[in-house]
Amino acid sequence: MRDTLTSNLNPEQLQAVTLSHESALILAGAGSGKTRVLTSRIVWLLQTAHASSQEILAVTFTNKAAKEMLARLSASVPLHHAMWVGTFHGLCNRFLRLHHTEAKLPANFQILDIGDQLSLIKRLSKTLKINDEKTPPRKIQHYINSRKDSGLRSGAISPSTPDEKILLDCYAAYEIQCIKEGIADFAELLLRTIEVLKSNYGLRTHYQERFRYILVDEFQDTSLLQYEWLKLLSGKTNAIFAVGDDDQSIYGFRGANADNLRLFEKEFKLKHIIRLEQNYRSQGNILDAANGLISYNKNRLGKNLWTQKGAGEPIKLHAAQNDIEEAQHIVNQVRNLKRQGLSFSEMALLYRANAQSRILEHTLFNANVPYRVYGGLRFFERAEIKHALAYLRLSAGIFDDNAVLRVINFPTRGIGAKTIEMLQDAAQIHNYPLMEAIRKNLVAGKAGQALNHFSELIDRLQLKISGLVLSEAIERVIAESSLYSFYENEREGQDQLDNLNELINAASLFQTESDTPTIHSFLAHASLEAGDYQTSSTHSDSVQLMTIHAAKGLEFDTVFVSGLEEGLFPHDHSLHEKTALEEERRLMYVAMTRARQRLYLSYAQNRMLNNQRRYGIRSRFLDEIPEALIQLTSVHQSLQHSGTRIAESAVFPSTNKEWAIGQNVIHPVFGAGEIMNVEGQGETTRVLVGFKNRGAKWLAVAYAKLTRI
DNA sequence: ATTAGTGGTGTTTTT
DNA sequence: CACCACTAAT
Repeated sequence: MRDTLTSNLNPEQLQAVTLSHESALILAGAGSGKTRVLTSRIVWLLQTAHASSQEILAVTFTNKAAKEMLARLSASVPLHHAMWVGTFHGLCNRFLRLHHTEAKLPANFQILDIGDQLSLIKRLSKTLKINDEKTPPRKIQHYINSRKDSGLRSGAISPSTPDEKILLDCYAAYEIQCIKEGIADFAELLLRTIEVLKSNYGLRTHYQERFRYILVDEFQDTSLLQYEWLKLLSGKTNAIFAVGDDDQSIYGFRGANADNLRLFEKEFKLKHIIRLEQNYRSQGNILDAANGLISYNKNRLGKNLWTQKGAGEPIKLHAAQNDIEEAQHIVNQVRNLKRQGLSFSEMALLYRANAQSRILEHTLFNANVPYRVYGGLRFFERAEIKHALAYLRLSAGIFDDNAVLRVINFPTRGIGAKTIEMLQDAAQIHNYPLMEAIRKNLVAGKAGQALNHFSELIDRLQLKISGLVLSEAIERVIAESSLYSFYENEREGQDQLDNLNELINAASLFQTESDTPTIHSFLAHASLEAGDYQTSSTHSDSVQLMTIHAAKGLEFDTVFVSGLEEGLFPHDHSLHEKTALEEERRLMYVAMTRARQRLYLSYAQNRMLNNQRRYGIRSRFLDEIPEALIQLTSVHQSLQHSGTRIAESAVFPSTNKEWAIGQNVIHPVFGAGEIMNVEGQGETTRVLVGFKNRGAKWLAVAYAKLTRI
């Protein structure tokens, strides 16, 4: 049994997996089998009886990683609920639900997501009469979150400027409101857990005695607070097995601190730092390119990946004239590869910012290529979903102000801004939650009647769903609240209807998978895993589109990275600070190391951004990749498969109406070629065509009989 | 008092 | 281009 577990590990991996009860740092490069080591370690601990399920705590950074770990574990060992596996936030949530009394939280406290948080802050800002020109709610939100992420309550801060005084006052009011409504934001989950552990000796000792083996994935992405949480749980004697890669630290903007790696080494007096440097993922060229790039970073622990694989294909670089051509070129390549027998799902289109997905989507759509976009608008953050969940909360007897305000006049029922304002004033005087103010008839006259209708609706809903299981309850709520019919009558409401149906699906899935399929835990689940459900464009084989941040931890045969321009990647906001620039470079490193076989890079000389055309120069990162590894996309390359290309052009009709760079053409005399440059307009358009066998020629489109293929 | 329509404004990355 | 705040129409 032990043999099958450890036989496929290389010496370093084996050493890491079979460490005795001690803290250790595993510096695991991209593609070095990090997840495998982590899961093998857990399996090894269990199978060799070093640890029982309940003594293990494994924490990951994303839900995706947690799920993957659980999936891999369940293949080798029976999964036990006593084993704590999840994200920092997820595990803190679990802790706080178990110990809500000690944490001074209501048993069913709500989790506030970014949107809810912002609207709460907006409301507070209004009542505090804060000038939102000078102090925009977003700024307040950022202030609050960054303080909380560093463990600071409002009471612990003394403002250094009058401006900060305003922010701080708002923070204090925000804290009071959260307590009053029994809600917790993301940072609160962590902060509150730490405070409870610190102040409650009994609980602290209990968990310290329990979790003898603590395993941490993506350690470089932990914040100071998360590190403190780990230290609290580990006590003096427990072993922390931390896996990380300083070169892949890309969440600095959110408080992640790769210095935790060094801190951990020092504070835990580590005997073992194990480097996993053999890469099992990428071809040599890709790896060399990534190594070359990352070597420009000064602040590194040092590590050099190597592979036994061959060099593979060179890295392809395409210089497009503009964003449209760039997208067109990428899609052309995608179709090319598909014709060579590769599946769409093994191709990923990565970009720096979500806004870049639009043009790629557009081009893919026109070319009939199935695709799937990850991230962007998260499923549970869509308005219609939030409406439905707000109704669900109210129907379940959770009357937080956010939920009330979200649906009190949606669909419209004659409750306008004025009525709401009166209601809020009345509620404030008596220090009531909004729903209670409605129930107590604090608003007189016509407005009060409208409010009564609303509260009757909620009563009705509450009655209708009692005794129903989760998914039925949601279905009922969506129907009875007339959300469904509202979107049915909307001209453009089909997407919203699909999403609502998807929500019902998500609920029934949750019902079968969770061991507490209650409304309350579903709501918590929805806040914590906002990104995991996507509206299913359930084409099984589709091109994957996502930001580089979202791609971390994933791998694909073919990776396209577009928008490699100064100002976009590296992004404007990070050009001035050296640490920020290094983080951008690590981001590029992450992007490149996602690729197994083929890596395509591209940039555009100009692109539409912020509704204006921006002229960028190629990213410095391109110059940091060893030149010999890069191949400018040449005619020869893109025409390798021109034979099949013509045959299939009927299946994939070209939608390119213009003569664009990257367009493949056929000339009756010169044969097949690719357009490399375009000049002039209309009748006078001239194109530079690179022919497969005849070199490049300028041709006037009015005379040359070019056929687009 | 509500709503629909208009014009101005601003966008990195996310548990 | 999408979201917000403000304004004019109902």
